[in-house]
Amino acid sequence: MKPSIPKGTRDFSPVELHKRQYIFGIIRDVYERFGFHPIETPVMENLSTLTGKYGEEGDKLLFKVLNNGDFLSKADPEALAEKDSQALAPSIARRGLRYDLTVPFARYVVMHQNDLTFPFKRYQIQPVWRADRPQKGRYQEFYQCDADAIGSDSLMYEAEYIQIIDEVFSTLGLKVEVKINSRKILAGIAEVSGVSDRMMEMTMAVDKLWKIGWEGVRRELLARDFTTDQIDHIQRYFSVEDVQSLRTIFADSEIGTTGLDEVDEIHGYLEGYELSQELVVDVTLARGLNYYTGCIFEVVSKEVKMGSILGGGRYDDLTGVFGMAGMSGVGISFGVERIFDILEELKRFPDDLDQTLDLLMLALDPESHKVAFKLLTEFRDSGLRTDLYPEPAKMKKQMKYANQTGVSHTLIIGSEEVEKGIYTLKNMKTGDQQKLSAAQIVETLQS
RNA sequence: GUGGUUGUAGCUCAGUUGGUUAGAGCGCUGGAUUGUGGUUCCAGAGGUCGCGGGUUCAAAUCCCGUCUUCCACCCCA
Repeated sequence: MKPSIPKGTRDFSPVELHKRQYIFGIIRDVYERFGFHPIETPVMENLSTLTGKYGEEGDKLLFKVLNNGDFLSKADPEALAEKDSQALAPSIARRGLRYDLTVPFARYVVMHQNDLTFPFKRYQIQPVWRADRPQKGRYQEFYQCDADAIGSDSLMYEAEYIQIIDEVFSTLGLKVEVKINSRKILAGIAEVSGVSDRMMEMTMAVDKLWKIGWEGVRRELLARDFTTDQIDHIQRYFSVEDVQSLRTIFADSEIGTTGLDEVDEIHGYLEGYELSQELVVDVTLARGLNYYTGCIFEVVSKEVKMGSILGGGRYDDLTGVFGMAGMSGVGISFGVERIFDILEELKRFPDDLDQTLDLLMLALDPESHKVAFKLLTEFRDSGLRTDLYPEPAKMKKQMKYANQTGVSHTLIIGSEEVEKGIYTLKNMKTGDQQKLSAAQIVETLQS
């Protein structure tokens, strides 16, 4: 049979994985420096944990895991007879693959509430699965790098996330725009436009503004039966030059005013802190996930045209559905797959990422190979990343291997070298060679 | 989920109105060079033309189905 992998999934070669780990490493380091602790959760969750958390669209994109054993005999007979797949699913699949890391985290917090000390800051870097139709930069299996802080409603955390975002992208050498907004400001606009009860629909339409313009947004709102009067209000309020001019508009909107106050407070925390990236308040930023209730974040590249490369926000009651009320949390998630593509396109990966070996030893005859194998241990023990070609092959072949695996130095060991205990160290970049003892080699390569 | 697009050697791609033994470049293996890689020259290996079916004397080429790729929606990272 011909080997293949499921659509929307990928193999990662050493070259790709070194690059991915470079990104993960930077994010992990920053998370840990900001006091986040790692956790992992299972690939599978109970389907009941996942369904209903991502909206109707999200439910369709959940991967379901077929029950084991004689699952058909326990299937819902009515749904089976009607061939109603949607209705049949719960009775034949009680588990599903996680769709994101936030909902499993909420489940984790509720399950382990007695062992946790709040506020609890955790980070989690694991793959998630979505039965989406794949495209470039869009897969059925992809990684998320989440950090969430739960159990405090302090806006200090929001400010902290902005610092985290700033540090990660600056370390990666990328220019980005950090957009923030508040669901409360959106609620305020909905209120003063007389569409309080339809805020979700309004924000979903406005979220597309950058793509389809006001003409498109108006068309979409009209299609959703908003009145032209309401639409005029919405357009006017979302078009304000400065967020602060919403203050007067929000005179009678408590929630809108709160939103503005919160954004001000976040800026207050950041006063005197030098950000390397651009931070803007964008009132048209909405974000799809409907569990967000407060501040929301999004990051886009200023150099490459692509969708958002980070998302996040505050949710007041994520754990409520699992029976634990009053837990406010705030979190972000880096879109590593897209960040990878951007770094690749801009050629911003450091060029020594695949140099994971300091020294490759080349032996020229069986006797030298034995000596080399002993030396190998010595070099490894002294902390050098060292390897030995597994057989005393032709030097040309071994050199070629060294060249292709991207090792920085080779060590030539033949009868001459063994006799004197002085080996030939070759710098593969410059081609320079020098004769050194084992101790000198360690010293040279460690500097 | 809707509409479209793609698939030929390890990789990037040619392949005429359907016509004999399916090609190139790069890469790979070996040699020129028995202790020196990234340059050059020579030789060689490598293909069920995504998969299944159909039309035809004849299919990489036309038709249908299916899988996959990418694109626009939907939604999203």
